[in-house]
Amino acid sequence: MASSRAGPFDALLRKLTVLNKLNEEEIHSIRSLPLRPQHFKAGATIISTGQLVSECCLLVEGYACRHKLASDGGRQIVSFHVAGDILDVQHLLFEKADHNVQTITDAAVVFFPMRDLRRLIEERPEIGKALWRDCLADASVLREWVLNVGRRDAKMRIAHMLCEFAAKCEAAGLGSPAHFMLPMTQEDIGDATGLTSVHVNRMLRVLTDEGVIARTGREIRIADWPRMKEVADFQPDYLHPAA
Amino acid sequence: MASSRAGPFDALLRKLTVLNKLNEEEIHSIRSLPLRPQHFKAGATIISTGQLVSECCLLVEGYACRHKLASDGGRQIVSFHVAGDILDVQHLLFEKADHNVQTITDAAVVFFPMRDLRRLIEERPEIGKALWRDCLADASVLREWVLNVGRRDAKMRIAHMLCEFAAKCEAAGLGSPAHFMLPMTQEDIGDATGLTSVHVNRMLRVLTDEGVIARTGREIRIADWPRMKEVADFQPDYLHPAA
DNA sequence: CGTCAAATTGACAAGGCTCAAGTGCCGTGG
DNA sequence: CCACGGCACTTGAGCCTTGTCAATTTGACG
Repeated sequence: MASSRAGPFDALLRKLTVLNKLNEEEIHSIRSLPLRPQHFKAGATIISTGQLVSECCLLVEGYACRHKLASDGGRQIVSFHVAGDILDVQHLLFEKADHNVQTITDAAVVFFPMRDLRRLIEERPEIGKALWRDCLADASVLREWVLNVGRRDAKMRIAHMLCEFAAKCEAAGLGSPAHFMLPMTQEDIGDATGLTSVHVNRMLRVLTDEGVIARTGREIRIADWPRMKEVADFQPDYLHPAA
Repeated sequence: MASSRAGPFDALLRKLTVLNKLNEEEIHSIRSLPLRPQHFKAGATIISTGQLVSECCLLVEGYACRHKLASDGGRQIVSFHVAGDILDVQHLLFEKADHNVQTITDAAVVFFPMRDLRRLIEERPEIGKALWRDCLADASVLREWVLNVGRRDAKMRIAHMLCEFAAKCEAAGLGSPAHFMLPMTQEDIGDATGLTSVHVNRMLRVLTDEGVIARTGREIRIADWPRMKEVADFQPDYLHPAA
């Protein structure tokens, strides 16, 4: 990585440069974006459906998720996010938010004007390409998410969600796949998997009793990774590395 | 539209130009792409998971879907496609397919080298922008799909799927929202909504008995559109017009 | 007219939901 | 330092939506 001074863009740049070779100049131009840092409490809504968005939001610390609400108030989480994730690339090209973005823990984000990002992309197409790839990886994860919710039973769904989250945390340097922190409640897990929190609890118990995972509070240890992969039907190819 | 001669790119261009103003030159450069037409029988697989893809595939006539398979063989359809849809933009930036693309009816497609498309995008950023927007709209539809499968009951799911498909057909000029052709089997509908074909049948019967829809063979008439929207919890904002 | 895939219907089983009660943990205030 | 309150977690009992299995009908097509 270029300049060694720690900054809000470090995690993002680490991710973008995994698959896209960005040169010093490109990296520097990203680091030079004017930004506005902001803190959010756990459970705060950063972006809500219908909102007009003119700033781009990058998660610097903490955890967040995107979700949509059904008419009966049911919440469906469609993705989890960790430090380094851009929370709303889609607003580069769409004015209006079509879903909500909410923090899971206390979180630090930086906003920068979408206008500046658009200009940057025009001047440096490689950056656009890196971001586009990020969007495509996002869509790939969404497709797997549909499969998970639509075609797997409760135990598999939860196991799969845990595997994916473990992989995401590891890629972001937030833990090893064998041992990481789950920031979300069992209610959140239910909203992500299309189950109730009660049933999530029962399935976590089953996974624990079977010795596939071990839990202490919200710390998760995947005790038997090969069996976990099998229980979860987890084939990480869909997580195109840059995701 | 520029040249009035009917061609394989007409439907795509109609879609892309809804929100992106492409000039004559840009439109011409798309029309000039070297292409290889091909026909597929109903149920044929066009792209399968793991395959290395070097050509871009545009659906010219007929219907198709994308799907993923679970370890137990269960199939989850993640999107339906009509004439004018590009079936694999993601391979612009990813080599390997992470899902399957299959025809639903007999279909006509054209392939053109991904290399040419990449060059075109570099030369004419507006085209890249239009395609990027298309990807983002795709992701938005996927998020709604997750919500549909994860948080709505069987009747709503099916009603929602029908509304979305009606909107897609109308946008592609393939019918009015009140009256259109369903190309897929009830098994396909089940695979798209995370239900069994048996239960899809039951729910279609309920919707019919309630007078919300009317069916003759695979023709669907939405008899009571306001009620249908309500039953389906259908708010079409997520279908960003260019989709 | 025969064949085959899709649609339809019924009976029964089961996975997951609802409702309800109780437990544990942690931050706050006295 | 302890008591309290709130939220998340845990567990049980019974119900309901959806799945499974199986038989039958319909429709398209050769």
